[in-house]
Amino acid sequence: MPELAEVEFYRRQWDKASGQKILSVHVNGKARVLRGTDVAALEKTLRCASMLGSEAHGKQLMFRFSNGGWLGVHLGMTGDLLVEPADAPVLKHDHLVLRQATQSLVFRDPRQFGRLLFHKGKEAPDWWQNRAVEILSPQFTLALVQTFLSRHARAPIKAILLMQNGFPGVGNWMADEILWRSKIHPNRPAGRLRGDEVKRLHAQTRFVCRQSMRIVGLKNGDLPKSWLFQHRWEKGGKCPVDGSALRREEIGGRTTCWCPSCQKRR
DNA sequence: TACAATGTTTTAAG
DNA sequence: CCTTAAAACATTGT
Repeated sequence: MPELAEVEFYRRQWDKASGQKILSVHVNGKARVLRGTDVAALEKTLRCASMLGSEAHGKQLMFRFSNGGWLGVHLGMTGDLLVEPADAPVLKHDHLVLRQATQSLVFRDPRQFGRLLFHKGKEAPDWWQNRAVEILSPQFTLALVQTFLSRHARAPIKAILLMQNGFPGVGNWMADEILWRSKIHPNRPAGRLRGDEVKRLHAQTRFVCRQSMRIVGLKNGDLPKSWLFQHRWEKGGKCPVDGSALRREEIGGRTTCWCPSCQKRR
């Protein structure tokens, strides 16, 4: 599920627990999502700690706890952060459950492409430093995008939009939405885009992020029918702009949807 | 059945 | 060392 806006929505779910104490921790240390993390330290530090707050950066989430606990969460393809009743049973794919007086915070991920990281200390851990420029920050400039595209000049633009160090938070559907709005064919080499096309790409990247954060990120609302998102998986889906039959093909390793008349191959 | 799924990470090749 | 492409990862649903 989770791209930029959904990640923010999930952050808010768990952030409801901000300021509340954790009474006990249930963690499945053998779960793949915990590979490479110090599960014992996680368990020991979070028990009886309070959540201080949280942040999202692209698809990365970070929850801060008293006692110097830093919990990193990546939702992968099927990850989910839920607030369940205090006595909710631990289900098959619940890899971490934080019990509180009135609720349980659950990290669930059937496919386990997600990941949990843990760090204890006063300073932010490596994985929460030196992060990419966020798309909605003022530093995400046209020049920054141009530089990034020229560094990956031969790869298809669709693949470039999926790179988290250039476009943090953008995933498969957002990349398609951005290209469709920019009227750029997903298979165009990034370095061959004209100046006006890069300009549109930059503007539409920000537009898609801003709007989806407003609509999906705040209350998990539905995007308008005028978005490609609402048609990309429909059988016989049509372009919301001109009614052309949408095309689907694997580009940059992911199924890609585009409008062949709005997004020309040149 | 076989394939595909809102994502990284690893491996290999150029 | 850098870029790019493909396979791998694990589970579920169509």
